[in-house]
Amino acid sequence: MNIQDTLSSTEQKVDNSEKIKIYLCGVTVYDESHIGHARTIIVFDVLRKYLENKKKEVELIQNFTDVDDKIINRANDEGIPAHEISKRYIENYFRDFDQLNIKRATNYPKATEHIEDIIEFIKKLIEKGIAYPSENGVYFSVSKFPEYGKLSKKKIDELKSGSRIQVDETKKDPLDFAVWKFSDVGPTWESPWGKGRPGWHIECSVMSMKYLGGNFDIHGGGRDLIFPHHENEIAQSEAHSDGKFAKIWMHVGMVTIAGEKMSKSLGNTKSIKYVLENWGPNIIRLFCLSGHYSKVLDYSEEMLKENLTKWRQVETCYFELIHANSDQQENISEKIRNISTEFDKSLEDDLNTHLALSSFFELVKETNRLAAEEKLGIENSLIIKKEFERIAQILGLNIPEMSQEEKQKIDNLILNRKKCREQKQFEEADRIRDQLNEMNVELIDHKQKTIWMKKEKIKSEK
RNA sequence: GGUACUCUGGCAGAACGGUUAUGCGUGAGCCUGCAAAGCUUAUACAAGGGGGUUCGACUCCCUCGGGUACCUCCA
Repeated sequence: MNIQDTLSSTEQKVDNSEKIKIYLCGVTVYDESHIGHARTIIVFDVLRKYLENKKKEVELIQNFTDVDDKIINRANDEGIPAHEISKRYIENYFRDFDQLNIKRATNYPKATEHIEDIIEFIKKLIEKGIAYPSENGVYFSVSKFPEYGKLSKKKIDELKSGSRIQVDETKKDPLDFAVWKFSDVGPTWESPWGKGRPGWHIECSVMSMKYLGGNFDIHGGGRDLIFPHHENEIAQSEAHSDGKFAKIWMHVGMVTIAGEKMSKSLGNTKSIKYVLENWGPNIIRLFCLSGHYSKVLDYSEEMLKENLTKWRQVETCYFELIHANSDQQENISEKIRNISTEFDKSLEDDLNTHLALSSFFELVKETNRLAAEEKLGIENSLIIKKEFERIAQILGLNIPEMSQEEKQKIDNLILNRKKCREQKQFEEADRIRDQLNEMNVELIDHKQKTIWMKKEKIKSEK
């Protein structure tokens, strides 16, 4: 499998070893997660599930930044301790992402639980003369790391001249960034240099190396993290270990809304909670996977609606498969094998989910065609269903299970309706159909039989 | 200003040096008691502008222009 690497600007082969180690920069837990966060995490979820489908063991580490000025500000606004803010939003995070059918990461380390490791890490940087304590904190000396700027393709000189940040006189160089900030208020920890809290970037260097070691396979996150976050991580980590930090840097494009980046500061976010309520997890996933992960994705209700149409086709396909009982068989196995190969090929090539989805819809269409022509036999349906389930699993699409009682009830109602129709009691037949519709059950009348599908309830429909 | 990404039909969106996917939408038809869903089929002057390389470019190069992101809050 190849992934575009931001650092080398080339496609790189994902290591073929048995175990793939991935570090994904998670969220700062100070507010509700939005669709932008969802996209990044869905992309990595698909990457992971694909690799696992290929029998790779994946170790996925995703951090929570749980100490940060934003968290502290919010805590001050609400008059409660900072850890209560982070606790609340970590809970909300799992509420949202479990619903989005994201497989839980191997571990979700938190900055506040790794203060000792962070201090040790900083100690070594100071010993090596790469970091230095100053009046307001401990700083990383950018000039000591000649390769600084290699990820974001920035020249140190240009950064200096273009620098619009306030110059902190206590720093040796305006580009130097804090690895430890002195503070007396908010959550603080003792350190050899003074009371305070870690800088933002240091936690990812420390935790990724702690859990994955040096030179792990993929380090990822949103595009907006390239600079300064990932640039600084590389500097700290490689200065610390003298070895290569991550093999591949994978960055997911921004979600925009009306052409503008979705972000808290612009106040144009759509929270996952809100979108889930209105569209449900499957449509969100289809939407987030509808373009290449590296490109910008523009959020709009129209696009979600388009994906609703697609999702209904997927549901139809699934229910046709489980109700298949025709005698006629068309030889389908080669076609399905080709679809399967194409699907994998698309993902192998820099996780091209859009092309992969095209293959999936080919399978859906083929199934629905056979069903429409009353040619979907049990044997074929089993072949197709196996592939359908494999693909759905990788993409994280999920058709909710139903209870036996509910199925029984539906079957009985359909039987009654059939009798009514045979006796041309259409009013009664339509009443039963309406009753089923209220249960989100839609009937599909074929020539020989009627099948049903249980549709996911989508609030925004109609 | 610097850097990166980007500009494909009404919309979304891929691949590819020669045939320009796919989906949505739209039209027609099939099926139906009527619907719905589905299927079949049709539909599109498609490549920001201008140069160049080439027998041939949407695909490579140059140039001009538009958009977005980042340039110490950010997924």
